[in-house]
Amino acid sequence: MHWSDVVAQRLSERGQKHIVSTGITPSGEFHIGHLREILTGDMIAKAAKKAGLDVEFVFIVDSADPLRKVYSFLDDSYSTYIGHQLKQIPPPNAEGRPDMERFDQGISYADHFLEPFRQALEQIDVRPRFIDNYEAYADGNFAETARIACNNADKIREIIERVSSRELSDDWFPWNPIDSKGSIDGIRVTGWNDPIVSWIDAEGNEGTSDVTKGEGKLPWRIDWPAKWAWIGVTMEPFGKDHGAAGGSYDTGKEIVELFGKAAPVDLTYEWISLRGQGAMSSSSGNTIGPLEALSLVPPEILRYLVASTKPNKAIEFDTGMGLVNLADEFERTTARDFSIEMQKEGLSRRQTVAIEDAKTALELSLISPLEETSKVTFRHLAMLAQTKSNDEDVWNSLGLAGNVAQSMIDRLDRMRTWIQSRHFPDELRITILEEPDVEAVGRLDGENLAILPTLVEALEACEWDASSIQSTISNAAKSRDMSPRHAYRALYLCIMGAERGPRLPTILTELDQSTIVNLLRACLEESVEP
RNA sequence: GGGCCUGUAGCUCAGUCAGGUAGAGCGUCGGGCUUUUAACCCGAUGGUCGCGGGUUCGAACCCCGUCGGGCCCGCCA
Repeated sequence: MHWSDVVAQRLSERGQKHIVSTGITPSGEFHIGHLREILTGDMIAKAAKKAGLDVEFVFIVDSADPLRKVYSFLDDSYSTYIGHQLKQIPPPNAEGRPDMERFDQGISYADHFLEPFRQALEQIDVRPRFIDNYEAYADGNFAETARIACNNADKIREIIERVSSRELSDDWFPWNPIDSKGSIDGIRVTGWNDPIVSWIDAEGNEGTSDVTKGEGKLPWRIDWPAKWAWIGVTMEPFGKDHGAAGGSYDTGKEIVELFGKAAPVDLTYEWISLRGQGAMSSSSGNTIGPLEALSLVPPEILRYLVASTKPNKAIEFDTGMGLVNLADEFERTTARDFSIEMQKEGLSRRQTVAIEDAKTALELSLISPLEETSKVTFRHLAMLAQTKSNDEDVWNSLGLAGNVAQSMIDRLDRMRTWIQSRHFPDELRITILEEPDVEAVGRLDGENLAILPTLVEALEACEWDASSIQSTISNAAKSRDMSPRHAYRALYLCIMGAERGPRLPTILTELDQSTIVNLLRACLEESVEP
């Protein structure tokens, strides 16, 4: 059974109506690691729907969280905003400075980072109900839970200290009020008179905060279960940081009972890291953003990456050959006929499960109907995109002329972007030698050497277009009673230094005829001199 | 100190939750495709399942131990 179906089954054991929730703090650039959180939730919601459950998928934007520190991409002037809620501070401009102009237009720091992520979500066909946490506080959605928390401060303190074996300071209180300057840092609660918290801030100013009106926020370990309670969350996937023993899920599932609710079904997922570069980190700039990833690969591939990997498995995102292999695996999967595979006799349980999982992973990945996708592999398209500068030539080669689906046009655009990017693997890059590669020439065998002089002469004389070059090569081989592949091997070794390569004639037409002939001549000379 | 994940073919991994003759893709090698030669088709190659014990008729799988890799436990989501 696919992992999403396993979760759906757990949900159906609990009841008919469900809310699957995900959430992210917009404190900086979103990256593909965040995509795992929301795709995991999306896929569980889809599986629950398939199982006949009444399910809603929500995405909470934690815009009530404070700015923790001046991140590396921010200007030092942001230090005045530390402790201020992300919805209440200006977005950074290109230099990382506060952009007051946009802030005046109503765009906050949180909005600034959320917007590109929203666009990416649309592209990958994830359409949750968005909940802005800051607004939820302002609208009074946390009123009840906040009052319960404050009235049960001792119980909550006991839970957190026991479960997380952490000691809370004497003046700890389950509410972070906002001080006279808009910060929730360095402020101390001095009294509680339901529903009013009194406080004194770092500069000695005193004031009060109404917990039912969002004049502050609940600390994270209470904020989370409070969200479960007011939204009615019954399932939530979360990163392994929350899942550790004594972590916020462990304390949350006890705290939520004070609110009269049960903890949601949990699922801990592993991180996505970048191959060879370790964990993704916004501060070090070591990230791939969702939009950047989507500029390289179709959304289906990103969905497939998450769908085909069990959540507890760490993913190493590889923008080079790994991406090619992933994409080609996806293409092969789309071509499979699962119903025929399942009818095969003598399947072990293991094989049956593998087929079912592949089928489900594919279903969860597809955005448009299968008919619209093409069978062309990434490798093949990479070759075509490099050898044909004109899109029409690519469609002709694929036999799609005059009837090109939008998804194919997108794929070619992405491929061209990828080829020009730093991510494109050398292994797929087509290189033409400028002078003979001595080592490669040394690998020419007797038949290669025999055909080479004939080839050089024929190519020098032939018309320089794809079909002429092709027949010239074939005829040269036939004239000496040998298979064309000997001729091709000779050419690949001389022109590219490899025994095989992409289809030659089309590449040669993009190159200068005399340059190629001269290169071949030079190889010929190299080969006769021992 | 507490906890989680992980170790299976050259590479990426599935298989571990319900023990039953070790799997897939890629790679490599060979053949075919006698003009789509990084495509496609066929075949082959390839693993003491990290290590040591235990349970069992039978263990990659369950139990104990051990070694290696990654990670989480600061009001930080």
